[in-house]
Amino acid sequence: MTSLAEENYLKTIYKLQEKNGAMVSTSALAENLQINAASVTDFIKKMAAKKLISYQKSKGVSLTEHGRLIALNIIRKHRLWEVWLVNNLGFKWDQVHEIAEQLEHVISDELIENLDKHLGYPKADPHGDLIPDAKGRFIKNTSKPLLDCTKGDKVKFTGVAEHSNSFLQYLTKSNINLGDELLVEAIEEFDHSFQVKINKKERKMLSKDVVKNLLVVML
Amino acid sequence: MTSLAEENYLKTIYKLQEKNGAMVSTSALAENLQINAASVTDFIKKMAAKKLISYQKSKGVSLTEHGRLIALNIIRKHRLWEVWLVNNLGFKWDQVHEIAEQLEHVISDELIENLDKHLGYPKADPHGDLIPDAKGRFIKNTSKPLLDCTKGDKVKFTGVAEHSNSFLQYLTKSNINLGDELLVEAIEEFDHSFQVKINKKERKMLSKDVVKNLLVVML
DNA sequence: ATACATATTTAGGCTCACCTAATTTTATTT
DNA sequence: AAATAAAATTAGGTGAGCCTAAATATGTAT
Repeated sequence: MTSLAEENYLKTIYKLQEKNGAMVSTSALAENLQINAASVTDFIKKMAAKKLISYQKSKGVSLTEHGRLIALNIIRKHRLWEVWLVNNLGFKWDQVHEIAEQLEHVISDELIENLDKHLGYPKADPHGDLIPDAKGRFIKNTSKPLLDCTKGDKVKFTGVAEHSNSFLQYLTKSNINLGDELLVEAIEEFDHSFQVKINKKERKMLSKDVVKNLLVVML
Repeated sequence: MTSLAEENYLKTIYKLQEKNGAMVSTSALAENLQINAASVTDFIKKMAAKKLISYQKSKGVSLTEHGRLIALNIIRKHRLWEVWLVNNLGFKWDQVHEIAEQLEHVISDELIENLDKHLGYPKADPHGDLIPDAKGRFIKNTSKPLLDCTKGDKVKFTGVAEHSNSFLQYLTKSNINLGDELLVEAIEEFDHSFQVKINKKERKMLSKDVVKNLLVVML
């Protein structure tokens, strides 16, 4: 019913809408999909005709409810596969994205339900991103950037706001892992760097660029 | 490098070559791929130009060594995924083919190696079909159709020569499963039906059509 | 060997998802 | 408000992988 290309457009529109608000521009889509803007204009017209998105000429696109549900289903599949790759196949969190990008397009509701069950109905993927249920619903998310914390706060590291391999690998080699307890011991006013104690043991300095991309929940 | 269409052609040519000998006709390919014969002629010319197959005009095609290795790699992936679907996800042997047809095209050598390891390096898929290793090599296969056995033979049921859902479901509802021990108690000369004892317990009559499609090894 | 049937190929055409180049629209600067 | 820059669209075109209809080659029966 929905082609590979359509699925990728829907997923990308969803992500850009999450990040930047309601309307997604042709150029943002072109940039993110690595496709020429003229091709994007062409394609979104067809998707609008299929009621997957609504399109206002020269203004941009947004998902219809129908399109949003398809996008969420792809995201659900992507994240479930990532859990499997890390928990069952021994991959690291910086190695799973590309493989999940392929697996997410496999079509079988039964497969996904069985996979979900097999994994124990996980609530989040290996990067802490929440996994929507089969109807596209998320559990409530109470996390916020570590940057928004203040001195003395004790928190749990639950996710990342930046998914680049370089950031993930920085965390891994700094021995900072999902689930770790972080205690904010000091904040340097000048550069917003944080001194944190990790799991009541190691003490580390984290730059502003790092703390703004660490998502945490209060303990 | 190799497209989805090319992978499907290679896989189909491999299977037809296994079944019917060296040369595969345009019409056999068209029939099996559910594609018009004219389209097949077109496509095999391009594949021949890429040295995936050798093509003799109006005579048919056969795999080159290069094409054979790609075909075997796809078959390897297909069968490993089938093992996973049955052993880990709870699918039945008649439910996995279509899903594996999609999963077999996912590209990641590391994924397949990790999957193979995760499954414990299985030698056969849920239908008893042997799984080639990463270099396209099979272990030696000593199985033969039950039809070729004689009265008094004691054998193990190790695979099927016919993969249709109706046959698989017939076996399931007759409670005949891979690994079962079969003892040939009698063979009816008139219709070649077999009377067998299954796992030293149940006694069953099996028609010629059934016994020719049950693959067994001598015990 | 000829006629007929079947298999295969050739020729021309289509859709999907992309492209470049040119044009038009929108936003920004002066 | 006019000039300029940036973004979006239109127009025309491409390759992959399919199609139908017509032509040709191969195999079979008489």
